[in-house]
Amino acid sequence: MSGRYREFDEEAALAQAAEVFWIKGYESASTEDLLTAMQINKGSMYHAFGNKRTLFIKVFEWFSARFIRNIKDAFVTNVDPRDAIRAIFYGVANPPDPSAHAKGCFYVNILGEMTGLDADLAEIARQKLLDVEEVFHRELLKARRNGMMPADINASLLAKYLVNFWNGLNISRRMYNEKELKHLVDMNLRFLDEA
Amino acid sequence: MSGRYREFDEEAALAQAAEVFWIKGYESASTEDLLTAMQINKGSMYHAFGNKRTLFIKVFEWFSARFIRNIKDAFVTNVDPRDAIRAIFYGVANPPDPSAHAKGCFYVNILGEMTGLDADLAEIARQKLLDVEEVFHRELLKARRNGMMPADINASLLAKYLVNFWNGLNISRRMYNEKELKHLVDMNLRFLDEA
DNA sequence: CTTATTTTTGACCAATTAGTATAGAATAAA
DNA sequence: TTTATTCTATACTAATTGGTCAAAAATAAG
Repeated sequence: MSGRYREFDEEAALAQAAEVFWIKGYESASTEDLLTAMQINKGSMYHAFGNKRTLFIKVFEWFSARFIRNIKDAFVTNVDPRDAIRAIFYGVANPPDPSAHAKGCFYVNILGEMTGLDADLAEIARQKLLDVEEVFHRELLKARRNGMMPADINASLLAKYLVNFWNGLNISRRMYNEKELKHLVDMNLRFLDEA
Repeated sequence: MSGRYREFDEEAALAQAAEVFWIKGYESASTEDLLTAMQINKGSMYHAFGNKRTLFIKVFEWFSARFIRNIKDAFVTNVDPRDAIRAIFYGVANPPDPSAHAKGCFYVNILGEMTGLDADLAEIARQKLLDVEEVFHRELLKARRNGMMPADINASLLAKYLVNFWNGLNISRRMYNEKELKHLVDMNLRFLDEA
């Protein structure tokens, strides 16, 4: 195929754009903001990604591939699925980089912002959270099968419970300090010790 | 005091503006949107409320006065504070008007939107959620004093637990149907039966 | 080397944004 | 009735928005 080589790294550009959308939200992230972060010019962006909306969707997909992989990895790193769940939520309460608290969860942010503005984008964000639910659900089913969790657990409901807690914690982390967040995690995951 | 009478009802205007800010968020609510909803002209709005930001703050305060009163009322209507808490959360899972699901919680929406955009507005929203926490806290302390709840409950942590559940449920209501939401409420309020 | 194709650059554009200014209408007090 | 004051209506503005376009640069294929 002939033609000029693309000078920028598409993945690096998506990563930078993701950061802007994550912090500012969809509407408040201006094309100027995005282009500055991506370090490319307007023409290149519109040529490579279409428009702001399609750029966002690509950014969201790129982000999601990594995010879901990280969630799944927790269940590989931790043999006991209860430890995996604890690791995931303690990671929210006490992240390596404390600035993560202000950012919250990209999915939660977009679902919250777009529900009243763009039903299609809201649905995309909703679907991503349902993907997280599905990972939890599968892992709970597997753990029950393995005998690592009691036979009488309601895996389907517990998965939704965990997603709901995820949603709450990613708002609450903008209100409470890390010690308080840890108490919330302890309390909400108490069922794991009882189970 | 001399001068022309104000033609519009300030409280009605605030109510209409609240609806717009609640559905669209702060940034995406344009002055045009607001003026149309408030049914007044630009000059009147800027004269009476200053600018978009100060209008928002007045709207938020107006909304909060009613909202906090409603929360408190639940503890008057329901003698048993556990019934009050159940009424509040079942009201989220199953509101009189189902369109409430898309709107979510005004406080949660604004805290989520503004954390990365305007620290002062985010702090105002955070403070309102802390006001809700305070109501829960006081009522739990009172219930414990009354012997209506066990002496060993951690009222302070439980209040935060309820706010965190509030935050989560007001995101999750954009993902799940009312039956699923009811299951989430049942599960998250199980401690009330045990307590 | 020429040609076709792709990417980059930056000027440009129409629409929308929040906010201002000014004139006029309504009112109470003097 | 005059005057000072407040409110309303709307034309206007400067800045920003997402998006387009045309020309130039870079490249592979013929």
